[in-house]
Amino acid sequence: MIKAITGTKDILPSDIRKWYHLENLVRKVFQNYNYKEIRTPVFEETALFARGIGEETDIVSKEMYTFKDRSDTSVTLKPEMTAGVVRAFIEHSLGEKQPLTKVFYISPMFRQERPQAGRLRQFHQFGAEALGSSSPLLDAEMIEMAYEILNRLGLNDLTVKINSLGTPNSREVYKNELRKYLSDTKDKLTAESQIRFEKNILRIFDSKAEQDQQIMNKAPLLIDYLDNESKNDFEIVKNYLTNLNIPFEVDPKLVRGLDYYTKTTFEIISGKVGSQSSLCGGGRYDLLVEELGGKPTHSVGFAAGMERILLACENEEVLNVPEPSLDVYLVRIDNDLFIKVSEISSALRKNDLIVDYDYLARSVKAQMREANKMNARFVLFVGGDEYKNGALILKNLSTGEQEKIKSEDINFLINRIKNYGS
RNA sequence: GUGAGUAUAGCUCAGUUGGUCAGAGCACCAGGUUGUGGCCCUGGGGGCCGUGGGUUCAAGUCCCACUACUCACCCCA
Repeated sequence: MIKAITGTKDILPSDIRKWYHLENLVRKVFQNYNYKEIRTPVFEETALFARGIGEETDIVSKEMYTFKDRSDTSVTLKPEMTAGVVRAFIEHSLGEKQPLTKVFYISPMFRQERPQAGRLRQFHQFGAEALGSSSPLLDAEMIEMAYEILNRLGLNDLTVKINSLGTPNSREVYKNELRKYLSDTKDKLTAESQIRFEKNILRIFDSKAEQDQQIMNKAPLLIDYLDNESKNDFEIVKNYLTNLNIPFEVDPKLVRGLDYYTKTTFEIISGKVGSQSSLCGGGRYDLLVEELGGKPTHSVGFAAGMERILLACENEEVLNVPEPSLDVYLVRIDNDLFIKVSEISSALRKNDLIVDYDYLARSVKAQMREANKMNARFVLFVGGDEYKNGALILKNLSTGEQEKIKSEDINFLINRIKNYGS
């Protein structure tokens, strides 16, 4: 038997309502903030991600689905959305058409990691990007939108963590301080952290290893080395959040794993999804557009993991999306009336009713069971003596009441079904 | 890439120290008088017990390998 690729999941009809619910909410909230949807290809030239995300990052160095296409071009399934959005932004000169570009997306992403709870190889993210402004109001707006969506889903066990990585200049100053601090104790770090010491020293803060944490607990913090501009912006973000009653924690050790972040970074954690607890993350990336060949463009954005969010909803038992019920189930009493049944169904369906019937020539009893199982509001009997006398029987399944309706009077039938109880 | 756990019907699981062990519940299908559901009753279909080796007179039941899944590390959404 051929099975789905490791780390991929089928979203079955029984689960699809949850996805609709989440996607609809996402579109609605983003539209409230006047973000327009953007859709970029699922694959791009490999170089885009290598340059955009950073060669040394784990994503680029060991997690991408990269392959040569038939014309020998190296392409990669997108592991995140920002690089693609920035590419499209530059390619279509969106920045020339208006000073600020606000876009959102909902899309599958691909990373070849070992699957576990809340982590898949094909997974889905929604997110937003605002390109063209350094205003910290937009940083805060990102957090607000993410929080709003999670909140409207009914999630409670949430923690918003924010930090500032400062401008590149202030970060360099700080990195030197950190190197000084670690110069003596470096040997006591785990092997992995010693590699990070060379490649991306800030990431040592991410380590969960006891020995690393002990050392890093006393390390100087980036937040104490911020330049005035970063410090001011960070204050504005905090004030904005406080003013809107969005609870947050400043986490000076919050370091994002993608190279392009500057200044504000944030993450929203759920306490209900196991070890992959980060539902969404993002931050400012003021240098990325220029890095990818565009004009210098201050930008900020975030991405959220949809599987993780749905997992959190399940574990908090907050997402109850009812299956839509059938308006009418047609029960065929005489088996030679298939054509008639399909004709009536067609007329009802054209009038925006949800209609189904039995295709398997089953007994009336079986058809009734089916109607009941599908939670149909009405059953319409087609056949028998009544039909010979020009009538159909409409039965209300919750009350059991039945009434005769003239076969010709389809409009009356439609009105009865649509207006019942109103 | 590393570690641990699991692998029996569509689903959730029982299967005792290896010897009627191929089962239950749910789901599915059909009946319960000739044209009407939800409850109930009766019956039925469906599994080479993840795959491949091995030990044994005998293996879902023990051993090994492989594969898949799950969780964790790692990483991140």
